[in-house]
Amino acid sequence: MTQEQFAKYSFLLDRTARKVKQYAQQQFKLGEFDVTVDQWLVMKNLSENGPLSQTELAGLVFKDHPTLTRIVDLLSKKGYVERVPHPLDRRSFQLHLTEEGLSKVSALRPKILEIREKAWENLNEKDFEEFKRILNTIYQNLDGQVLEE
Amino acid sequence: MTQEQFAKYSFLLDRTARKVKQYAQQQFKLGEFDVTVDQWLVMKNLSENGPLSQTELAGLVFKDHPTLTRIVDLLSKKGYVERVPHPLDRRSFQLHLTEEGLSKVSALRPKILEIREKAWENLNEKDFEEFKRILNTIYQNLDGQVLEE
DNA sequence: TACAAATAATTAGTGTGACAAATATATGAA
DNA sequence: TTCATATATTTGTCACACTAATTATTTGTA
Repeated sequence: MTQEQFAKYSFLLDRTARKVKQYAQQQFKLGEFDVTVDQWLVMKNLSENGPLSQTELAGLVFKDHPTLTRIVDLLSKKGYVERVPHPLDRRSFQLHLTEEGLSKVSALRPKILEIREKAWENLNEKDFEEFKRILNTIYQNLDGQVLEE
Repeated sequence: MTQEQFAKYSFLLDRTARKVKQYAQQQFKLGEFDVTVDQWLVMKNLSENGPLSQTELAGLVFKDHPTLTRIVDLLSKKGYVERVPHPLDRRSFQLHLTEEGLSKVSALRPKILEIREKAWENLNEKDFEEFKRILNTIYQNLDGQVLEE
């Protein structure tokens, strides 16, 4: 394995990740979902684990704080998410989905699961395991931290 | 394999790709390379395949035209790349590295190859093959086009 | 108690990614 | 030759990523 190869794999990884996101975003647009792929990720996590502070949520979706602030701003403008002052810590908010946000999640979830499926055609169970293992190895090589299942 | 799993893999792919880019960018900054990861990709391709039109270069680095225009703008401001009018087609440019750009590439290439290596520790030859195959399968699933080796 | 250090969130600035539309030029068919 | 169509590049807009700096508040320690 030459060093040149490593650079090629980095390129391939980047290109594929962008393709997956781009495809999903196109389908989101076709379906008039009214949210972006990243906004969806935030709403989905809130629906499953909320209410959460922004710091907690940023950790879950692996986004930095400025990015999350802006995503929450957008979702808040759209009326899907609300910032509620934390009762004990005035620096912090509890984020939760509004009624509208909840019904949005219910409506979109099955459609999005279906969209996500497309990328993984022509791959089998063993491929997924390998893929997950390799991705996690790469992540840990650069992060030094342990990942949960 | 449940649909939920596909969504998780999509997330994992995105997160890992961002980590790889983030790590490289941090090292670029530490080393005061004076270019971003994407700018480097453009310069590297120009040094290996140039001179090229923007359309040709965009295809090689898998970026859309507006993005490439802006990257070339920045590299041009930094004095690493020059737009030379195409002798036969006045719509088009031939891009080439300047003297400064060439020496930049020579200076950075070995350092960057070393940085790129880090992500792939703890993986073996067979892993790379699998990884490449799976990434290409995903790409083709969403693109419908055939990829070259 | 007082005050330095830590934490939660935001703002600002730059770069990149996607998409649509605009501009300039080239090409091919009537 | 002319004109519709295609091609190369740019511009504009919105969203996301990363860094650094800022604001407001809390916590730990002298």
